Amino acid sequence: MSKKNLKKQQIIEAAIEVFSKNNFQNSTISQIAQKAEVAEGTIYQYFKNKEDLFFSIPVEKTKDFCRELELHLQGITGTFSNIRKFIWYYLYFFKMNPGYGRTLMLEMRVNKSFAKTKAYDSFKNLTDRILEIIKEGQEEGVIRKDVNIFITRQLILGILEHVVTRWLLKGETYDVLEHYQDVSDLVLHGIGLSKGE
Amino acid sequence: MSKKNLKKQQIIEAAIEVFSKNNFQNSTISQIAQKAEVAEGTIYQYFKNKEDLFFSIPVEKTKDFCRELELHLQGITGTFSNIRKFIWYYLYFFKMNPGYGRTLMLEMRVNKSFAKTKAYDSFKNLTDRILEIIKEGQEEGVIRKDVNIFITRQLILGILEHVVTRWLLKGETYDVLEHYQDVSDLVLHGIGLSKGE
DNA sequence: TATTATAAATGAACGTAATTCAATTATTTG
DNA sequence: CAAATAATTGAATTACGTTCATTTATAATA
Repeated sequence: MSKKNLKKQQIIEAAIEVFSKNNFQNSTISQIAQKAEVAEGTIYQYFKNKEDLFFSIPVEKTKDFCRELELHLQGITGTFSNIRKFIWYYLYFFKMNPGYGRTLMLEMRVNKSFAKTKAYDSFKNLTDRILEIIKEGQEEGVIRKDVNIFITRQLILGILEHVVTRWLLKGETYDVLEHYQDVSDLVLHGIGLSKGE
Repeated sequence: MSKKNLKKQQIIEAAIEVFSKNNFQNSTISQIAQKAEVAEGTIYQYFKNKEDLFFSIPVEKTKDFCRELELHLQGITGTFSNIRKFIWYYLYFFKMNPGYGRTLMLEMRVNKSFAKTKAYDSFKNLTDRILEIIKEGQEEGVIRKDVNIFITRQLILGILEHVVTRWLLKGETYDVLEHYQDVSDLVLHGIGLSKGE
């Protein structure tokens, strides 16, 4: 890594620490500068402003998220198994990275600027991937032809976001993976009486 | 209304206008004071701080939300019809109150302090109501006995929050009620092949 | 290596906005 | 009507993001 990028990385490391302890509002540039052992002005050489620095944080982590998901999906056949694995992995990743979760779920995801960030581009891979799985399922005939695949994706992402957000707001006091089976079952079969998988 | 509460109401009215035009961060006390025609210091007589004022805003609106939902559910029999109506009404309310939506969905719902507010207490009525509907459905036998009713609630609230949040982030450029049928169908039947309702 | 040119880093200074508080004005009470 | 109490005010304080003139480090050149 070049010398310039090294210092940039130094600042990001410090920002991660500060931003995931407090939130955006309560984190200060001077705290970050101190932790990174640079002057406050230096930060503005590398980032347009506080928000720009904030949005630079989850880029790498989100790439990891997608890369490792791909690995976990390898060798799994069958649409339902893939969806189950997707749900499991999604919850697992946040369980292992609660700081990332707090920043992404409680602050970035609800910010209008987020859609324009690099982290969002990475995150889009994730949502594209689940759409692909749904599409394949429909072609294979295990998913009804008359369901809207985009709404299906929203169902899956919706419950996952809700479950993770709730867990974070409750201070991560229980295991977010606890109900992964129930979540999968509901998504796959709905709440009505079913003839089984 | 007492004279004291009148002035408090005056401040809240002004705050609603200012906070739903800009967001929390970009709204200033001085803007609100000007609109309410009081001095900045007066605001601190009625509210602990900016956040406290912010959280006082959605209390009344949320009460309306619950009250009107109850009205819409009147005279509907059958669990599935009730769930459909709940979903329709939820989307409808945000369609009619986008300013409230932006404040509640994008700012309050992801704030740890929200759970301690009066608005949250009102909102809880809403989530209690859907749980009740689900419970009744299970007792009547139209909902599978083996589904977790709490996770079922999370499924419904999850997709609704996701749909509304997406719509708000996209600048309310389409009709959020557009896919209400698809959403209901998916929640009720899941994505797997089904023998029909 | 010495000199110059360019880039990076600094932190004091500035502007903005939340919050406080001593002084002022309005209202109630005896 | 005077004294006591409560409400209102806005200037002062404080805190923080951002800028910029100056200094320090690095690279280029001869």
